[in-house]
Amino acid sequence: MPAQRFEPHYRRIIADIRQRIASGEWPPGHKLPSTKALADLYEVGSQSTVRQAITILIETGELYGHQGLGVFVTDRSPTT
Amino acid sequence: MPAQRFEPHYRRIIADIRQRIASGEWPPGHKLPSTKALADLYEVGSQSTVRQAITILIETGELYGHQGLGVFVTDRSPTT
DNA sequence: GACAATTTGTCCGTATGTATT
DNA sequence: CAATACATACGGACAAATTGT
Repeated sequence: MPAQRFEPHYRRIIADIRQRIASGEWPPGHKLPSTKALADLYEVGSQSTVRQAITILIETGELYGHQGLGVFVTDRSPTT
Repeated sequence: MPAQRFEPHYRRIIADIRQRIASGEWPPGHKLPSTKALADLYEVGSQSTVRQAITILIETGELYGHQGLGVFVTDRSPTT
């Protein structure tokens, strides 16, 4: 039996962002902190790690990004 | 009118893998070529780029990876 | 228009760890 | 132990888009 794997940083960032969205702290349309600020917030040494989390959340449609502007929470109806 | 954006490499890799799965070329359970071989196949200079595509496809559940073994096409449950 | 600052977007290279054979 | 291959993290280099001066 393998021991419980630790969540990698990027997955924990994904989970945290999802929770902030779900809790309403970051409502639809909210602009997330900059990649640099998020790297600081999550205490990861590189923006690349944050980027990976954001790229996945953009891919799944939960966030969307605009170059030069920021990354935002997708505006979607809470149909679920 | 902005010109048509070029797809970044990782998105084209995602699209290609999805198409191979959809076409049946890579059926459920099929083992994908190694990351290194895929980097060669798609002519990207680094395995990191391939990895990003694969990570996203794993995150979306279309692929799954086993360390030391390979990356495989997800076996869809025929529940629907 | 030009320029700089900020921020997102992509790609590359490397290092290290983990799992299988 | 060694070879192979996946998994994660980091850091740097540019490009592209926006905003402000």
